[in-house]
Amino acid sequence: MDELLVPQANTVAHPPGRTRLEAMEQGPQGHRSWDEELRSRGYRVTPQRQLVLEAVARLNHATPEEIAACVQQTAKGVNISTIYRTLELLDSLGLVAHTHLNHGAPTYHLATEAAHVHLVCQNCGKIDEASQEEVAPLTKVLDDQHGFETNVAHLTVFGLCNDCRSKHSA
Amino acid sequence: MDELLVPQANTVAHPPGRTRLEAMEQGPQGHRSWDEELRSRGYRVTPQRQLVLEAVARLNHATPEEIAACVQQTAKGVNISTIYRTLELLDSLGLVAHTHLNHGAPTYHLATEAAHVHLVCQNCGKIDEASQEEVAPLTKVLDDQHGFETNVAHLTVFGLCNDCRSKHSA
DNA sequence: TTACGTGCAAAGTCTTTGCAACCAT
DNA sequence: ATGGTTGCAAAGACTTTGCACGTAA
Repeated sequence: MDELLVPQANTVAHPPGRTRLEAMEQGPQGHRSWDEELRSRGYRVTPQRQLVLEAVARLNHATPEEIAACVQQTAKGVNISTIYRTLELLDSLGLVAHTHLNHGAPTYHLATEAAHVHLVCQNCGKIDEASQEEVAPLTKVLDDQHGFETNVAHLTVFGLCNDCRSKHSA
Repeated sequence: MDELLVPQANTVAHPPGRTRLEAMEQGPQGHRSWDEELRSRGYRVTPQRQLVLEAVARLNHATPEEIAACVQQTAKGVNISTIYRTLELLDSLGLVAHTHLNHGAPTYHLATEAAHVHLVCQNCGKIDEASQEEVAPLTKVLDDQHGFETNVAHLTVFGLCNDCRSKHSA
């Protein structure tokens, strides 16, 4: 892995300040840190995987390409196919989650974040979030009327954000 | 258009029985039929466009490829790029609408259908629908709390359908 | 040491575009 | 007739895969 321009230790040095990733050290799946989660399932902990996880944590709602760009700022040799493979792995492990927004490119975010709903503005593309509680009335209706169990984490609502709404009426 | 195996008249003959498309004859945009809608905006009425519209009406929630397969059963010479171009046109005219379901492939349906929400089962892929009224509580909350104007027609909810839910607990 | 993970390049899938021929009006 | 439409083929965007080398454990 000659191309990696980061320290060759088990874990890459963190930038100063507390990152979202560090906040994960206590782990999402109960209380395992992300690297223990990998190792305990027989996967290896690599700088690439850490960098991808950090990028997901830092960018929030980023596409694979955006994540690649972010990772490559630190380690420019990381290949895009590694990004895809890593995202798939982290997703299957429940460390990250993804949703399909507008275009078709999925966006990834940390699974530790509270389940939330994405509000995508179809005019400016801005992404807002709503809490799980706010959509409780919806999930209840769907349960009662259709016996449907909503996956809140995957819920995306399209429409017009506050700003674009005002401009529109103007 | 040698490849078209359908009558070369302005409109392709309808199969016996009342189709969803025929029900559109009175038109969605007030009271124009779909072909008047096209002509009045300077677009031409072609057999391809009719076939695509019929396929969308018949399949409901079909991907471009599925629509192409359906169209090609009748007229095997219709090219996939024509399908894409036609869907884009019909979409921009408000004759059809699309939503992004699971994978990323958009699915199309007639815009005449009452605005509805798609309930996608992440286990079996089944697509159910909920009415606009059922999601009113959600849109109200998003409006009140975020000033967000929900586009109900584009709303898709992922989760587990009634059947898969039962099987899961078993 | 062992076999998992990565970089690289090539192939795949889905969609778009340029262009000449064609046809709806 | 005449300009919007289509089929075809090639190009694009995004993602996946095969393989040999490198590396975490």
